[in-house]
Amino acid sequence: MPELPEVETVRRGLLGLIGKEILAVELNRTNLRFPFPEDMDSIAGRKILSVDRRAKYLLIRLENDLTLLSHLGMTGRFGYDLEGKHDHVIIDFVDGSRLVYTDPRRFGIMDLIHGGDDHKLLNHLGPEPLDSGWSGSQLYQSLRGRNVSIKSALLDQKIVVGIGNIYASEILFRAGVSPKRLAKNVSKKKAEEIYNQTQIVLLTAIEAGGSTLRDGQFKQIDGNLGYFPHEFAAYDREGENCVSVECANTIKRVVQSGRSTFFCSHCQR
DNA sequence: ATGAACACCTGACTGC
DNA sequence: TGCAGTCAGGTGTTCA
Ligand SMILES: [Zn+2]
Repeated sequence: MPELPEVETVRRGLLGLIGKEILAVELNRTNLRFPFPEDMDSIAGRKILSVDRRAKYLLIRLENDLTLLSHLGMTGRFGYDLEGKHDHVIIDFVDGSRLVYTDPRRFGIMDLIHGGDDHKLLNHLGPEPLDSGWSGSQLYQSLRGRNVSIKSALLDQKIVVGIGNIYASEILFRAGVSPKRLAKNVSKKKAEEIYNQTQIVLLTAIEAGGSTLRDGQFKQIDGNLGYFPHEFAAYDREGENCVSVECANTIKRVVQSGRSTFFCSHCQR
């Protein structure tokens, strides 16, 4: 679930841990999606200096050039309280507080980076959608010649990072572009509109604290929910009325590359 | 090189 | 109640 707005929301929550010194780390199993690093214990004795985000990855900066890299997968979350059998990592702080990583499906990742940001998983990522370096014309260039649907292209983290299955549907609805349109057939003008709506959707979702779906899996660090689902125009609205006042259609669901896409065939061309 | 399918794993929900 | 089938925020790997 965690797409850019959710990960960014978690990042902002983790900023409250800056200055805390790690006492110990408890691993309740040997791996998540990949094995934990052998030297995970080496985070003990270090203070948290800052918390950054790259794509859907969290980068927890520790003293002496060590970075704790974390990806939440589909169901990963950080919290202060023990939740139960899916608590896989517990970080205890010297001040007596703790941080718990819970992840039922275990698609998450935790690893250490020594020195800079040189990590296999970070090295081939595309541009950040909210950075000034990205633009509608750059998106247009990335889409040229691509024989995939625009929906699949927005999910491709080499084209742009951070957009996942929820926000891809929301962005395309607001941009008025059919998710089935081939990327190579998106006009310059429409690419600009997709860029504009990407900014609006992601920033609005961050302000809302992300999206907590009906299963309630995603929570902010402090346990609060993410309220962006109130703004959903397309995602998970199959059969419901299109939000456009001039439109009598209902939202349809199709499967693209194995993933659900929600859209209005009248409003999106 | 590109794009689709598969794999990883648990839990919630639906229909019989 | 139980059981089989479907679906879920992601992404590295495999296959055509
Ligand atoms: Zn419509």
